Amino acid sequence: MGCGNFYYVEEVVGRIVYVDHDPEEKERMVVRLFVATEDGWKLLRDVYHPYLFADGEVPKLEGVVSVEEVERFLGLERRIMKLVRVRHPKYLQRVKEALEARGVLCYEYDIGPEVQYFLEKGMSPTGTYTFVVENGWIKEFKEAGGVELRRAALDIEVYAPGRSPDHERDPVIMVSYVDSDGFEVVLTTKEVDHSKVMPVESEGRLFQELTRIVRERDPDVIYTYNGDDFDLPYLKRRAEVLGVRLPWGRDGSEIQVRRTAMGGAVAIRGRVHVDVYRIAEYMASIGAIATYKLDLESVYRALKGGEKVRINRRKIHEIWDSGDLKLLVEYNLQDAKACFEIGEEFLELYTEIGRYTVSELYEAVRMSASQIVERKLIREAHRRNKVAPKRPKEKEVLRRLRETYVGGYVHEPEPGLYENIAVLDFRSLYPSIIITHNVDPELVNRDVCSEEERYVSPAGHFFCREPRGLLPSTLEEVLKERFELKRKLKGLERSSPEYKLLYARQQALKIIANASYGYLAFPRARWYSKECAEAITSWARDYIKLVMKEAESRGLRVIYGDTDSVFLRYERKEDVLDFLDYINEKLPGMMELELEGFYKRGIFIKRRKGERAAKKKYALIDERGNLKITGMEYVRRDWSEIARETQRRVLELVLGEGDVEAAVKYVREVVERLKSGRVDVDELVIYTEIQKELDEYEQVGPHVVVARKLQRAGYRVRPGTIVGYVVTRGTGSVSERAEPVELLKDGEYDPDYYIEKQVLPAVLPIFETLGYTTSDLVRPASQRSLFDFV
DNA sequence: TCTAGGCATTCGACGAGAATAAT
DNA sequence: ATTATTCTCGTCGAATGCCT
Repeated sequence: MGCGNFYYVEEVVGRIVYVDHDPEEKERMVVRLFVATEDGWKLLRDVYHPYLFADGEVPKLEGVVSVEEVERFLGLERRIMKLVRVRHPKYLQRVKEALEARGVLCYEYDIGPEVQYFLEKGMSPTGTYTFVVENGWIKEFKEAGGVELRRAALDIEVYAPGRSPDHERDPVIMVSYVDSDGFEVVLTTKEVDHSKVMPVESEGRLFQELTRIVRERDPDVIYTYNGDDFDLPYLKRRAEVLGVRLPWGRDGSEIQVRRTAMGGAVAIRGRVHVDVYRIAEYMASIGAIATYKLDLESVYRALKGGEKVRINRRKIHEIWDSGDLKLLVEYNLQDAKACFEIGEEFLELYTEIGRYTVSELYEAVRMSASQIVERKLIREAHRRNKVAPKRPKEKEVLRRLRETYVGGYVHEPEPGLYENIAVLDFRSLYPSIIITHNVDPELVNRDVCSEEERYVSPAGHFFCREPRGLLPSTLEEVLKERFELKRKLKGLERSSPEYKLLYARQQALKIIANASYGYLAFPRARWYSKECAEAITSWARDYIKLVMKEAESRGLRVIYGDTDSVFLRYERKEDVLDFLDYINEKLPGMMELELEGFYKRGIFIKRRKGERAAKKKYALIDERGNLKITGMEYVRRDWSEIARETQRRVLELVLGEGDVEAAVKYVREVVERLKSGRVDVDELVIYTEIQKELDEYEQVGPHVVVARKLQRAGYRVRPGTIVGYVVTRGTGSVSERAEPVELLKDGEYDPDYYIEKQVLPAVLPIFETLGYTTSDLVRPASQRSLFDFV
């Protein structure tokens, strides 16, 4: 160590955790990298000149440090542009405005100065590098590995009797903190006999102790569950009320409550705040977590299968006042641990998403699907000497919003029960079409080749075979890399670190590939093209119809199909496998049909109205007896548990045992149980999301009435809030009789509503599909019953 | 402000016509 | 007997949440 010297050069092996530019530096951009090291962390600095591209002459302007002539592609056009660099990011907007006022179009001024830094350095914002550092300034870097992040999770409890917590009056009574070194503590303002509890004499002390722990334990990553929207903003506001500070940042700064496009986000300088709820939300939306309830319990159960201590969140104040405090401590601690475990499940995935999309971990966990695709495309454009197109202006967004086009083809099934069903689907259908037909926003309908060298879509739009477009070439690399990774995974031990890394990597690539089609039709996209989206779906409809036609002509009856799948009735499995070989031989390029599975039996139910079968509603059972229910009430959260559970049981009996009698009997029992009033309200709650501001509703449905009641009672209801209600007895509309669970008095439900509008609508279409009529089921027991028919 | 379109379903809003009440 | 009000029924569209 050159401690005595003026200069000192060192090598730092560090994993990038947090990036910004020094807020103290007003006239130059000093990039700050907070990197985690083997035994702590370091702050590294680098001077950078952010840039924009100008398509024209550039006069002398304040803040500009250099103007360089460069060759770039704008779409297909080769252009000589000016690469304009500025001293500090604050000049980017000013220079852009000054130039555009002179009629010079500018590009890439809004992709973020830190993103530009990483793009130009070829560095990943989530990567690990060996940095050669001179007095804290980065001189060189090269790829490295092996640095573990220190992770922690925390969860708070607030005393808020019968209302949403109000930071002016409701104190924080408990906080759990756990970390990757096995440290666990529960801070609370009451004495509790529990090994992990550290009692503190006041709420103010609790905040100070928590701050001390964060600073001493010094985690790189802090997981919370909904910390963006609740825990951390609440801690901050509450700390202000109490007059204490929360200097959790590694530069001594307070936690930062930021406004973003998607509501609030909370940053802690030098660390990564990972709001695990955001991850859960995203993973649920792409089907990677099988739950629609996004509370910590449900997500934990769906992911880990484990149960935790359960208490009613609304009753926390009661337990605090006069209940089992040990239970509350255990609950709070388990929440923090569950949050930690869920976060751990996805940390590597987001590190990889960050790598592919030039995003820090903090950003990566908060990015929408469109942002993920766009960042990936910006990166690939940069690699190909292409300039990213501008973002659309508001007026253009509105115009795009009005453009519509036709989507996937859905084959109407014949209602009924089927045996021996094979489900086949296209592997990554839309991405495959993009690659196979060179579908690209910059190429669509561009006359740069002879007519013979074009792919013409059924919708009429065409794409030249050459040159390869940005989107198709990017996606081709993405899919090829993914297949390669999946191949490597087969030879690895599932529990090995390498397996986990490669698995996360292929998952990240899958997410990027799957989001690419939707991005094209997203009105705010830089690479927007409704024509491309339309061409893709038109090809997709042709391909799936071709598969159906070919299957039929080879004696495999088509039962159903949706967008990229076909359901075939088969006699022998080999026939299906032979068909797969045959069709894949015919399919061009990357297109490939795969076997999803064989099913023993399946039911396609009638619609509530009319004789025809519903689309997107069916149930299958495989050879091992696993029931797969799709689109039916069972999978919908806006149906009560009693209706959903009854439907599941009926399907199980019908498909699994083939026992319709037992199913009818079961429904009768449920109806009787409802009539007797013995049903627990938990089974009756209907959950509905409030999707807009309460005063914006044209139609005031039950969930809106319930939301208003909650609001009057002191609960916070915003777009995104999920309200739960029970329909009670009485007169008037359903809305008038709907009571929020929070305000419900015991036993006051309307059995008739639950029988006629919940349980029976969920099961009658099943029986009707099997040939029974409604009256067979609902007529009184004294008359002839369903059994007489069987 | 959260990639796309396709689909089933429920419930409230609303209007027409019937039933009932008021004059 | 006429008119005003309430009730009933059917249609339509808003709203939600699913599927791929």
